[in-house]
Amino acid sequence: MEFAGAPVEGVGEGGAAGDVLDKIFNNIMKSNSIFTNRDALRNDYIPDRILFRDDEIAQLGQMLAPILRGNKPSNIFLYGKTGTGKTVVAKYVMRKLGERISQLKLNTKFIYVNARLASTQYKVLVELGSQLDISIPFTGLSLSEASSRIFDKLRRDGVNVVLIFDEIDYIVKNYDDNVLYELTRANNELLGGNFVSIVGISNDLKFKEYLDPRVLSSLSEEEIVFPPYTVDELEAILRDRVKMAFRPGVVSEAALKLCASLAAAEHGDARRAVDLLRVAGELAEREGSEEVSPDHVTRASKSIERDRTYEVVRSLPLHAKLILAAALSVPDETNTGRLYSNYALMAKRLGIEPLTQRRISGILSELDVLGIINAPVVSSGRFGRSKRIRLAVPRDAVARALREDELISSIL
DNA sequence: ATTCCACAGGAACGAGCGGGGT
DNA sequence: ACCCCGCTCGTTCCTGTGGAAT
Repeated sequence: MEFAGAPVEGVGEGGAAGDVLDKIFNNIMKSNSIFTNRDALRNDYIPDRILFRDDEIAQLGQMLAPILRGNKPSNIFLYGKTGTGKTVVAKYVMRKLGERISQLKLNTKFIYVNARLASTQYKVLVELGSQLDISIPFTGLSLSEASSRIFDKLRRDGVNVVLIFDEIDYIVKNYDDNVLYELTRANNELLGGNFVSIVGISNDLKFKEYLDPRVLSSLSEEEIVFPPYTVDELEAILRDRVKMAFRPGVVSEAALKLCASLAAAEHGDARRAVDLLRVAGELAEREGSEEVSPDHVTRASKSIERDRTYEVVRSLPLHAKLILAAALSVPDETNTGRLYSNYALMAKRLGIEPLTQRRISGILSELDVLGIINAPVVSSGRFGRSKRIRLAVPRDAVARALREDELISSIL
């Protein structure tokens, strides 16, 4: 995993395998590793000091402060594109507030749930339950049974809850807002004097449209919008992290600037900037280089994309892979109809019954969301409307992942 | 101004899985 | 033992539609 796709210097130059290993191990063991604290670059790292988000932190703190007096705070919504600091700010405030709460011995709990990981209504309840020490089997119960177990326990113990609901748009888009409705309703009907407050976090502003108006009005009593970081801000953030993570002087100014500008091009995504820095650092270290150069950053950028593509494609279900195999066999772009007949042919050649075109159309939309293909709907007037389909990632990375599948590799 | 292609994408439904509570 | 549950992945049937051609 660590070494996926990264050729090790010196392999295949006639040296014994032992030499290669020695070199790798020596690089790792060298006391003067270029890193001093690699964890500061992990994407779940929460620094003690968060730059350029003072206002947001203050606002959120203000909104949640009533907790300290045992009052119910408003439900809050945090909006902003990926990598604009929503999650860090929420977790940071949660940590600080948590310290006060335990000092004051209040019976209030913070719960953090990520809807991308708990991606169904039921899984959300299971996750909620597990953080509250309520056992809910991972399948079998009805939704109402599961939620009443939770609310019963909360009422019995007199616990207040602040639920931080990250990437909340995931459940709402795929299901409906039942769970949210239940949770917002909880205060009025299900809990005596206790409260459940929700801090919802979403990358997608349009997601409001999916919400039932009743849920929307009670869920979004307060809002904080997170603007994207500018290049200058990204640079400052990176400089801060570099100080924590690397030995002084290891990361060149040019490399840092390149990380910032690459991430700024992606709507000011700080997480991407930090990822880039980390992978570039690992690349440099693996090569025994004393410096992280712009070249390392460029290569890191490519390797991140390739690795991601490879992982995503590899874990796709069979028919999605077949579609990609069909897509690989055309040089540039196709549309749904042509790709479908191509796919159906390949499937039959493998002795697999092809799925319907309706289903394939759906899978194409899913692949579009995953970023593996680009599939906008275009109209060719008299010649109908269809998706214009082209690969959005390097062909060789797709091909490499597909060849891993025994069935599919037999037809290239 | 109409027509009409080649689909898009919603809705309803069902099989199959991995499990409940009583 | 019984009938229950949520969820995924698929089908069938369906109505809707941008814009070149007429």
